[in-house]
Amino acid sequence: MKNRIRIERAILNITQAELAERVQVSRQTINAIEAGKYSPTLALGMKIAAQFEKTVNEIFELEEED
Amino acid sequence: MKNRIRIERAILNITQAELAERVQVSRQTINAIEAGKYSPTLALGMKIAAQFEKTVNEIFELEEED
DNA sequence: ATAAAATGTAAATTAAATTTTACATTTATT
DNA sequence: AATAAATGTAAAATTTAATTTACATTTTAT
Repeated sequence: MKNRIRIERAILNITQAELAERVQVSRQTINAIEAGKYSPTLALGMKIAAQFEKTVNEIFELEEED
Repeated sequence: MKNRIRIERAILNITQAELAERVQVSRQTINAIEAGKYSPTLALGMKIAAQFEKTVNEIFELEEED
């Protein structure tokens, strides 16, 4: 699962910790998702996309292994 | 988490079992997600939306409790 | 160059998604 | 009306997401 979280965070100029707080998860969870370590739940993915005022499909992209 | 899976299945005229097979999960998983019992992983949500040739945000909608 | 902030990571635990098996109920077909 | 197909559901087991704590490394600010 590829994603544009790092880029969108840079645009908003917020840290992983700040994003984590906004979507109510731990900083490590944001770090892991941003690094593509696993697929978040759909609810979390939608909340993250909403923070960036983008759709899920604009932020996340499926890969073969998913 | 609300969703339009039932409607989109009707449009495609496919069963829960058929959808399950297409996205490689069990029929019970599709049944539970369609009934809104829990939030699927983002990867699964994206695969389901892709089957209907729609974006995730067109198929799923966040609710307060999510 | 130093200190502070941010990010990366890892192990152990908890919470939640998904599978499997199995059966009951509802809906469609003949 | 009878049969088959589809859907609903439930418990137990497994897998995966997410938390917590803790520390190491990298980046940014002074």
